[in-house]
Parts: sequence; C-alpha cells; structure tokens
Amino acid sequence: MSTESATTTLLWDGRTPAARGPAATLSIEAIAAAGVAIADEHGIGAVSMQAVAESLGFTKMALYRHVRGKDELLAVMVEAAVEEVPRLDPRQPWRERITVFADALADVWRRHPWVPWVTRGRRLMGPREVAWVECALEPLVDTSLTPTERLDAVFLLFGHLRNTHSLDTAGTQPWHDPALGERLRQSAEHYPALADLSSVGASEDNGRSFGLERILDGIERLHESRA
Amino acid sequence: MSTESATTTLLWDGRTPAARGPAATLSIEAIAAAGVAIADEHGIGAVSMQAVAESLGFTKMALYRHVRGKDELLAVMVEAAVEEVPRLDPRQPWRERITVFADALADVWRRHPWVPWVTRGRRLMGPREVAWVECALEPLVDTSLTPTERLDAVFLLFGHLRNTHSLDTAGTQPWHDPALGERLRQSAEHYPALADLSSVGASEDNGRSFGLERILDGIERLHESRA
DNA sequence: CGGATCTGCGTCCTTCGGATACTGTTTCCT
DNA sequence: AGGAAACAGTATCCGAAGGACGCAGATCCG
Repeated sequence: MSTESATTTLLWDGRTPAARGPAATLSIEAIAAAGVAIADEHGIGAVSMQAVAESLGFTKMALYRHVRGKDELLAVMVEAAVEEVPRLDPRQPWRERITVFADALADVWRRHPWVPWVTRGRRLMGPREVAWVECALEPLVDTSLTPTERLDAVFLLFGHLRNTHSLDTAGTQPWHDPALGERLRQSAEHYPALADLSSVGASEDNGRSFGLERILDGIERLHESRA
Repeated sequence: MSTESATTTLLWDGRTPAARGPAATLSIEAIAAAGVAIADEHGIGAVSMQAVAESLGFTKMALYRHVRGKDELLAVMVEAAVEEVPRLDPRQPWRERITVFADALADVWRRHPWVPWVTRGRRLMGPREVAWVECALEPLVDTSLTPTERLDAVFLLFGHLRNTHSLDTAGTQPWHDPALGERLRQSAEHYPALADLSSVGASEDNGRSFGLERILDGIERLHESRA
C-alpha cells in the first residue's frame, strides 16, 4: 500500500463531488479544456492561472479549489489533450502497426503542439497518456524482445518522435540560423563534415522517417537474431 | 550576406572591448562561469539574473551590459559548460568511435545535468556546441550514408542520449510513481502489456544502451545494404 | 435552526525579467 | 588642454507570474 500523490489520484479517479457546501460551478474538465484551448491557440507560454481563469469568467484563485497548482493544471491539460489511442489492426505485422501508431501520435501532437514540449521530465501520468504507452508496447509483444527490452524500445521510439516532431521540441540543428551556415562554410577547416553539409541542407522532416526506419531496423535485427 | 543575430556574433566572436569608457569589471566569461556554478549546484531553476549577479557581487542590471537577456545568458552558459570534444581515434571503426563519443557526452552532461534540459528547441548554438555535432558526424563519413543521412543519424543519436540521460530529461516512464505501478497491476485488463511489465521493472540505465545498440544496428544495416 | 463545510473572491507577498534614467569614468578629437 | 562622446555599473520602477491567506456567502446535515 504505497501512498499515492494527490495529483495521481486526481488524474485517475477524478474528483469526488463534495457532500456539503454549494455545488461547484467550475469543473476540472472545464479548466482543462480552457487551458488546452489557450495553449493550442497562443502557445503554452500563454497558459497562466490568470489567463485560464479569465477565459472561464472566474478569478485566478478559484482555480486552486480544483487544481493544486500549475503543475497539476498542466497534467490535467495533457490528459485532456491526449486523445484516445488508435486501434491497431492485430493482423498487421508489428512493424506496420508501430508506423501507424507513430503517425497517430504525430496527429495528436500536431493538434496540440505544446504537448511534446510539456510531457518531459519527472511528472505524473494519467490513464490516457499511459494508454499510449500501452498501445505502443502491444505490437512488440509479437517480437522476441524481452518485456524490459520492449519498454526500452517504446521509449526509444517516443523520444525520437518527440525530437523530430518539430524544431521547437528538437535539439536544434545549427544551420537554422542562415548566418550560421555561412560561418560554417567560412571555417570549413574546423567543421569539415558540417561545412560539407551546409550546401546539401537538412532533411525535410527533421530526420523523422530516417530515424524511425533505423530504429525499426535495429529492433528487427535483434528480433531476427533470436528467431 | 545574411544578417546575423547579435547573440550569434557574441557566441562566435566574443565581445570586442570598448574603445572609450571605463574598462569593464565584469566579463562574459565570469558571468557564464557564475551561471554554470549556480546551475551545477542548485539546478537550472536557481539561475536568475539576480542570483548570478549577486554571486559576482554586482547588481542585476549590470549583467545587461554584457548579455542581452536571459536567453543569451543561457546560451553563453551552455557554451562555457560544454567542454572540448573528445579526440576520437580515426583508426577505430566508426561504431566504436560513436560509442566513445556518446560516453564523452554523457560525462559532460553528468557534470552539468542542466545542459541536456536547456539545449532544446529553437536557439542559437556556439562554436563549441557545434563542434560536438561535428565530432559525432565525423565517424559516419566512413559509412556509405549520404551527408543528409549522416546528419539525421547524428540527431537521432543526440536525441536518444538526451532522452535516456536522466529521468529529468526523459519522457517519464509511468511506474516511477510506485503507486502507479500498483494501479497498473490492478487494472491489468486495460494495460496488459504494462501490467506484465510492472513486475519486471524498467532497465537500469533508462534504456540508454539498448537504444544505442538498436540505433547503431539500424545504421549498420543501412550501411551494409549499400556495400 | 445552527454549526460545519465548501466555493469562489479579494488582498497581499515574493520573485522574475526587463525598461529607463542617472552617475561617474575613460578616451578620443578638436 | 578641454570638452564631447561613449561606456560601466547602479537605482528605481514596472507588469506578470505563482501562490498563501483569510473572508463572505451558499449549502447541507443533524
């Protein structure tokens, strides 16, 4: 019986309505939806207690009756924004299913570009976000990977998709400052490989499909080595 | 002739000392070093203009004579924290060299745990950080990958190392809240693959070596397919 | 009906990044 | 030599941020 954080209980069980006192006008769902709307429209930087409350017609402090703080606000926002997992066809080969999964995840992240930025670091996950992990894990059950390896593979996949989803979530590539490309070309003796590259240019999708294929190839090789 | 941002000029050329006026007591190097020290000791959250200035015995506003704002402070901090790239033995096979590189990067990130957290998203890179990209790129010149593919491979590598370096930079794994593992076990019908896993546990290194091997395997397969 | 309880509000505090204006110092140019 | 220009560091002020605390009114249970 491990003691659970209040935020985890909120994410998984919701709030039990109060027995006494006036009925709540606000709800966690409304708060989360308002936060998501602001983040979608004006970016995650525009999400403040004040802004969320104002968009609902309440004062800032009213939010704290439903949410313990900004971290918990973000947690419920993520849980609201992350939609249902895709239904993967079990008859398809595992590699195909992973690709479908990756596209579905990209769709959600396209609708809510702030999600891959927020869902990093130590934090608490809700049932829907966990469902996405489960969903990615499931195709790998068909492989010869051990359970631990499957999990490692899923996080390898998630990390790569996050890193290549947009430039805002990636470790930036240097030549996105065009002036820097010029510098690299000028000091070609220090950066021969990069200078060579600046004329070629980077790939369209930030290397998403390249990395995905490499990862799946790597998994496949491990899988086949045990067949 | 593309116009270059002032921050990029600062990072690559440093500051040209003023012709007139009193000599500066502060220096960018001192500011960067102070910021790095605070971040190393108390975390990146403790780095504020106030804190950095105070640790140097100056007022907050004095920093703005040397640094245009917080973003630029972080940029020079990263550039100061990122050390010289490792010298890779060109006689070693490319895969070996990449592994050595990855370990060297991990060493730097261990000394400055905030660096992998800060070096994300659109930002400006300095010469030393670019040198690390160059360093990772160089072994791949021995492979049959195209220049663009080499670059994609490097960012695949960087992303994975960042994601697995520590839990603070990773997309968190759900069962780090021990209570959540219990929940997953209880609702095993919703999360069969995860529930199965929670008894096994996650890997020690957040899947770093697993992912690294898979990535290198994937690159190797592509390389060999063209031999 | 009265106390307990809950919701939402008003006020206050700290910290943050940053703009602006000022003081004193150094150097170049006439 | 002397004034003007440029520069370094400071003092003050501001708005926005997250959040603590106490209060008023509404609601329900005994």
